[in-house]
Amino acid sequence: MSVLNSSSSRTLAEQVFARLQDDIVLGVFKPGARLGEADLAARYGVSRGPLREALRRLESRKLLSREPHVGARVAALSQQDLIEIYHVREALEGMAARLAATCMTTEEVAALQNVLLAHEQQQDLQEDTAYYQREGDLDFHYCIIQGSHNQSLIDMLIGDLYHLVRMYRYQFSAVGHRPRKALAEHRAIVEAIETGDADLAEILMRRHISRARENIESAANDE
Amino acid sequence: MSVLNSSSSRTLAEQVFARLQDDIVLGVFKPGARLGEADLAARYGVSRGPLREALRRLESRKLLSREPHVGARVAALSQQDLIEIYHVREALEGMAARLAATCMTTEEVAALQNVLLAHEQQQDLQEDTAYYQREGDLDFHYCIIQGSHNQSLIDMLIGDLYHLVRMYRYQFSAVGHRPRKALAEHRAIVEAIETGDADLAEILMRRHISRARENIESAANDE
DNA sequence: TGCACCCATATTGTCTACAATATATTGAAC
DNA sequence: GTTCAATATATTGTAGACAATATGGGTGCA
Repeated sequence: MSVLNSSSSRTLAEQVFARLQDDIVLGVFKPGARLGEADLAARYGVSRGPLREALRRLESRKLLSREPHVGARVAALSQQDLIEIYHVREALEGMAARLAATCMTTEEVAALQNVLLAHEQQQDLQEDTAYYQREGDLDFHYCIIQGSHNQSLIDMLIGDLYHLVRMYRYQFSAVGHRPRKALAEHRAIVEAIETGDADLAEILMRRHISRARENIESAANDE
Repeated sequence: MSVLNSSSSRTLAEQVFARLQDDIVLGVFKPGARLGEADLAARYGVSRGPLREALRRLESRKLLSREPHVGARVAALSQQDLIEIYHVREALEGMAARLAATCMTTEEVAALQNVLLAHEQQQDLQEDTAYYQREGDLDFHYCIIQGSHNQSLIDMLIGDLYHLVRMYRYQFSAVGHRPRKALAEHRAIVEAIETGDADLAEILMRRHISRARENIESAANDE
């Protein structure tokens, strides 16, 4: 599992936050579904206090929306919302690749290459494709983001956007319609990073994400 | 006032959130200062419930940090933190300028030009420089961000980073050490946007913010 | 004198109860 | 039969009390 999820956190609020986030991302609660505080509190065996804290945190991550005196609903992402997010990702991950090309340690570069290698082998085997395209692709981006060594950037991408993208992938069962091309782009990005070519790394990462966005846009136009 | 601050929001939590945010940004509470829940609750005349909700929201905005069973402290930004934030701003506002060049309405462009005009006149008068350089510069960026018509981008920049930058400016009494150059850069950006030149708008905005960051970096090296 | 451990205190985390608001239902009037 | 309004219900917002944990001071020992 690439995402940490220590089930016995220090406070109840944190545990409920982690569990509810998983339930939302994995689709246990459908998009737009109403999230009553009493029901959720009973479900997770806690009082409404910690639960409300979890709701507030998930709201700031855009995984759900709340309205005063009305309640919370699971976020229902439209294609348009997703396109907006990909514009943000293009900007932020482009910068992450730029910084990674300069700041990444040799150990981090090695780890990144291992991720890429595992992904390529998986590609050959062609089995369990859905899972690995889902999480494997995210692991690749995860490594580069961490490699930026910029905590604000890391928090924004991994703390917020990452989970939104995960939720989308599960909700729409989208696994990327161009796995082979994406993999080639990944390799080119890694090469630019290990060369230390910051400009190229940024350009390639932006192009990579931009193409994924165009993919979504064309899919939206089909309907 | 460029920032909305409806003092009579619907819930107490929102009111406390707005008031506490102002107190932190404006420096009523010093960086690193401890924020006891009981004290704050008494100060704002509410119970600990709404107060904790406000604390949680401010934590997600990075205006304060919390530790379980220990409490909350006002965020103490280091120069390094600020440099990181400027890298994020460079990426996001560059993208905002790109999108604004394509999406901005004629009304929005006119409003942007008015902001610039007011700023230039203010520059000539040379009075109350601190205030206008603080808020005026932010208004300029504010307009362009809004002009991107990308809600995710707007939320990230205005909802989160905007307030961090404001806090920094008040805490360090920093007003930009190159007002005349910055103004020229602003004009060039506006011209690119009204021309609809997305590539140029992004490049100029990134360069503009990058220079501000270099300013900070050199200031950090002086000490 | 310095360090380690223990206990007292204060603060945060959590729970329960109550108040305020929005929604759903029911009834009456047109 | 439809629409509007008033009321009833359910849900969220808020407050206060209790439990759990961290910090600071004091004491005992090396």
